[in-house]
Amino acid sequence: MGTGRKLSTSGVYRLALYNRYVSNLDRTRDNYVSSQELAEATGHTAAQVRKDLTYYGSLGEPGKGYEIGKLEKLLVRVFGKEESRNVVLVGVGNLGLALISYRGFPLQQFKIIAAFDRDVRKIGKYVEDIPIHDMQDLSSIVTATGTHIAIVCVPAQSAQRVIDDLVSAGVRAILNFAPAGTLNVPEHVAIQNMDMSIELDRLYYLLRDRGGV
Amino acid sequence: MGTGRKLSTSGVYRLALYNRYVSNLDRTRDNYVSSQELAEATGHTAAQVRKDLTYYGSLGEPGKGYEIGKLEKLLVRVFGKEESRNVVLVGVGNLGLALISYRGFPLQQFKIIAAFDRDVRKIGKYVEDIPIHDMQDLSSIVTATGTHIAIVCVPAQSAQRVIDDLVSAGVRAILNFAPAGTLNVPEHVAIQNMDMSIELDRLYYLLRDRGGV
DNA sequence: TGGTGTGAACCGATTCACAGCA
DNA sequence: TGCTGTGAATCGGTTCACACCA
Repeated sequence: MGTGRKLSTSGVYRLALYNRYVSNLDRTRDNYVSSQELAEATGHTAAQVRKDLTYYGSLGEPGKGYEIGKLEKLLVRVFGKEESRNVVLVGVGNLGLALISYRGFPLQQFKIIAAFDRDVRKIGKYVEDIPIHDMQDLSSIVTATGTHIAIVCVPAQSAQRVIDDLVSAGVRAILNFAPAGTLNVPEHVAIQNMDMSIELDRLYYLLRDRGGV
Repeated sequence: MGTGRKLSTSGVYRLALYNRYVSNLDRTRDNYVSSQELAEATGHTAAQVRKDLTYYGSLGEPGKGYEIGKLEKLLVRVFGKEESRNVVLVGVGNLGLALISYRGFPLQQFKIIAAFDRDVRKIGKYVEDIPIHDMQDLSSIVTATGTHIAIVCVPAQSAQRVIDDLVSAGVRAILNFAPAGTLNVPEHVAIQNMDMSIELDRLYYLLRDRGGV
């Protein structure tokens, strides 16, 4: 899959953005999108969009643009929307609860199939049809369901332990919400931190940098 | 402040990471940290750490490293921990509620001082001592409290409107949780998206890229 | 004419390698 | 000896500019 070249991190990010834009497109309109339109919609340049899209071979038509149907097909191939993508969530606190009922997921075709917690008062309960299991059962459930993606929203001090458990259970991609500095994962596991404190720090820095508080 | 040069986005990010590491450091230990130690703790290289730290003048001591006290002081200067940094939050749904009670904030010295929603059943209530106001009062409260940072967790379709309101109320930094493609803000306003769907897409991409689902 | 695909030029960030100081 | 500070080299991503095609 792909042309052999490697797509950069930011390239994947932009592709995901194009993906969202294209799938929200009004299908009663013209059948083509131009790199120009995609660029404006996602805040990049037209040249950038074209470069990104040619990583997967050239499907644009000179003078017309990209046929929406084809483009959608390409992006589905890249991001695999066709099958359902199972996710487990660890840590059913306030944040975990909020994520389980987050509107964004169903639309984007990810599916939280199970949640885990250590708190015996939560274990056995259901949240929006999602069962809360004992951490003990993590490995067996992950294996049985063939899940490879996990969302972690436990306190910082438990994060590394939970992540180790996930990794040994076979999870290979982790979306981490614990504000825990750097977490160790083996080479073959991908981790992405969603760290609000750090992002606020960055924003605050920009605020000052751009003139006064 | 600073040496005149401009620090890159990723530079600010790393600095925020050093900041967290240093402030969690056990103070009963040695009084110095080396670039090596900071590098290992945050997942970068020693040379990178040194480059970053010299953006703000050289305070390292050859043969010893960086004196922790001085380093802390520098980072406080950069990220302004000393004063309290007010934040308003818009959209008191599940996610908004979770963020209000999120453990990370108090530790990091950010303070949510007010929340806003359109739902009349929520307006007037309190969550963890934070009052929920009518959106109508956004501008006056933001102005009165001198707030410059906002967290947005409303549905995607309301996001642009809310952001416009925030901007005209005087907010200049926005942490956005709405999965809303590209949002328009004027030049002088900083925005940072926290988009779980997009991040999951990226992770899923990596998963496939690194060999099979 | 309008819009793609792409090599070449550019630019900025990271890494290297080493001089210099405690 | 150990570790910083930093110019120089390198690397990779973005932008430019234009040939080419519908």
